[in-house]
Order: sequence, then C-alpha cells, then structure tokens
Amino acid sequence: MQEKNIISFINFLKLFRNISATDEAIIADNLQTRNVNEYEILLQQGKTAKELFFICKGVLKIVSVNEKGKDVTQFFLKENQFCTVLNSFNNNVPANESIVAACNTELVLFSKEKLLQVYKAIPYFKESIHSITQQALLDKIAIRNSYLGEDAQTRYQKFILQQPEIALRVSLSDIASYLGITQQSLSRIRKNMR
Amino acid sequence: MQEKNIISFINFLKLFRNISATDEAIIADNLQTRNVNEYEILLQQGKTAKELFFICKGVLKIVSVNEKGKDVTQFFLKENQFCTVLNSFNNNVPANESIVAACNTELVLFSKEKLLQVYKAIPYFKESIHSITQQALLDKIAIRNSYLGEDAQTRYQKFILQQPEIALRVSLSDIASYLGITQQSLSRIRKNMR
DNA sequence: ATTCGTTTTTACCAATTGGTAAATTTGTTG
DNA sequence: CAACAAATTTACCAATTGGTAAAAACGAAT
Repeated sequence: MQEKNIISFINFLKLFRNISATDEAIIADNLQTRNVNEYEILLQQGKTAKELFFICKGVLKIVSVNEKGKDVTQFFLKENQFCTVLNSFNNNVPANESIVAACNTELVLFSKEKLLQVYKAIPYFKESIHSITQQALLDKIAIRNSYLGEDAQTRYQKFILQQPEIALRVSLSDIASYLGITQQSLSRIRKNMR
Repeated sequence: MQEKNIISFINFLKLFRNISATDEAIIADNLQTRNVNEYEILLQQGKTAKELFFICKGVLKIVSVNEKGKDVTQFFLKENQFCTVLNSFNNNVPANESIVAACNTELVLFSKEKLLQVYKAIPYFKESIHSITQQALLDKIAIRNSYLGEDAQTRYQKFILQQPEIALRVSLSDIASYLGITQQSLSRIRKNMR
C-alpha cells in the first residue's frame, strides 16, 4: 500500500528530469515510507534533523516557540513538497523549529545517510533536489513578503487564494498563528467575510 | 581604486574555500565594478535580472510595489552579501521586485554570461555560490519568521539587534516599510524607546 | 445518544496602529 | 546664509487588533 507513495515521489521527480529504471530502483531502495496523524511530531525543536521528508498526502507545519513561549507556525507544506529543517539537516546543528503534522499525512523519507548515498550514485539527483529546494525557498519568501504591510484580513484573503488546499485542511488556530494574529481575530475576520 | 573591491570580493570567497592564483585571475577578469548613489535603481521591477551583484560597501534594498501602489521593502542587503532577483536571474523572467541603493554603495558584479563562463571554468566556484546563496535564503526566512506575531515595537527592537549596521544607515521610511508599519508609527516607537 | 475535551465563536474593553494633516528638522543648492 | 525640498516628528481621531472570559459548536470515545 505504501508502494503508491514511492511511485508518486518518483513521478514527481520525473517532472524535472527523466530517470532511468536503474536509477528509479536505487532511489526506491533508499527510501522509507511513513504515515503520521495530526499533532504527531516528526522533528522536535532542539534535535538535529536527520531526515528529508517528501509529502505524498497531507500537510505538515514548521513550528517554533518564541521567547514568550508562544507557538508560531512558520509555514505549511503540502503534497509534492519536501520538508526538513534545512539549516539543521545541512549543518548538523540543533533545529530551531519543530516539524509537526497539521493533519493526517503520508510521507516518504530519506535518512541523511541514504540521501548522500543516492547523491553519490546519481549525480543529477543531487542537482534536482538542490534546484527544487532553492525554488521552494524562493516561494516561501515570496509568500511571506506578499503579506508585508497588509492588515490581518488582507493577509487571510491572500492566504486562502495562495494556499486554498491548506486553508481547508488545517485548524483555525494554526492559520491564525501562521498569519501572525490571534485566533479570536481570525474568527472575527471570517465572520465579517460571510 | 576599484581594485580593492575586487580584492575584498575574492577574500570573501576565500572564507569558504581556498582559491588558486590562476582561478583568482579568472574571477577578477570576469568581474566588473560599479558605484551607485542612494535611490539609484540597479534593477527595475518588470525587467529581467541579468547581473549578480556583490556588495563591498553600502546597503541595497529589494522593493516591490503592491496592489495599492505602495512601495514595500522586502529586505536589505549589506557588505559581503550577494544581491539579485534570483527567480528572474535564474529563469529569465521579469522580476517582481526592484533593486535600489538604500545608501551610497560600492559593488562588484557579474553579468549572467560572465558568471556562467566562470562556473564552467571553475566548478567549485559554482558550488560555493550555490551554497552561499542557499544559506542567504535561509537567513532571510529566519529573520522574517522572527518578526511573526510580534507587535511593531518588538519587530523594531529585533531589527536593530539583528541588523544594527543597516538600522543606522537607511532611512526611517525604508525601515518602517520593511517592518510593515507606517513611518509615523515607527517615529512614535522611536520616541517611546528614548 | 451522552459525555468529555477541544476548537471555534462571540462579546467587551483596552491597547496598538493607521490615516490625515501640519509642524519641525535636516540636508542640499545656489 | 537663505531658500527650498525632503525626511522626520508630532498630534489627533478612527479603525484594527489583542487580551480575557465565557458560550457555543464540534468530534471522539464510551
């Protein structure tokens, strides 16, 4: 049953570059699958990220706890997106953020070790991952910047236009946290928009 | 007199990896220098980025105009940072942002063409640029996320701690725009902080 | 279906921020 | 140094948002 998630990961990669059957096998052999339920923690803030996730179905959120102890949702990741705490994963340092399932989610994942093996075996795979990663970072920045200087209602409206699939699947309090407002404010905004 | 800026660029690169004299020459030969004054536009929103800048002295800002016609400062870049609109530069599409000097600034720059030549001639140079770029993107995201859910005064306090050199050199209105508040609010905040 | 715990909604008031406008300061140029 | 333009500060009021608390709605488990 997990077979289909591996296939959908490989199919995703093929959008960027053709992959030979041999290379497909190498990738599949180094891949694991995992399913998690809402609230489950995939990486705890303070630990070092040792896995690269790819989301086949569901939504993950990157969360940090600020000085006042408040949870802040930094961003959401959905189907066909990679997820890790890159700074931690790359540099072997403790993560400043946690990775948490925002709803029930199906994943495939590489351990860092396996990923490096695949990089070695398939040089263009490394290139692909890097360019996908870079584009993902640019997208995250673009979304955040689009909220700049906007009031709460405008940010919410942009959010449901930019990320409608996520808007429908995660909790109000997560969205409020992501938009930098209280859940009471977001609830009021929703009411005003009806 | 521009000689020193080329040298400081090469010295910056050497922080990441040793560079042979031959390679230094190749890099220097493909580099240009340029000085700009405050307000000067290095890339106009809507045009395609064809240059990669490296700041030797001064501050640049990335600015976009939102739907309401308001200028929004997305971020500042200072000494020893690269600057371009990466999405435009990489994919040859029109930039959604402008690059503007936030104060008098000394630069070195590669045209895209020259940069690709150096990439070809010095493979590890490409690797270095890519990893520096990736780290820079992560840093931008981290800074933005640190403002999330904070009120205006807290954002300003974090800003002057995180980017003190910039806080001292760019205009109040640019900082207000960057922090997503009006210049009147920022002026009031400064007053309250004395 | 009922209960329990969690999430969302609502309400009220206080605090923060925005908008408009004018005064002041700063910096530049003749 | 005078005059001008631009940037910053100040003031006032309106609008938005936060904080606290309670009610209502929802979902999971018995």
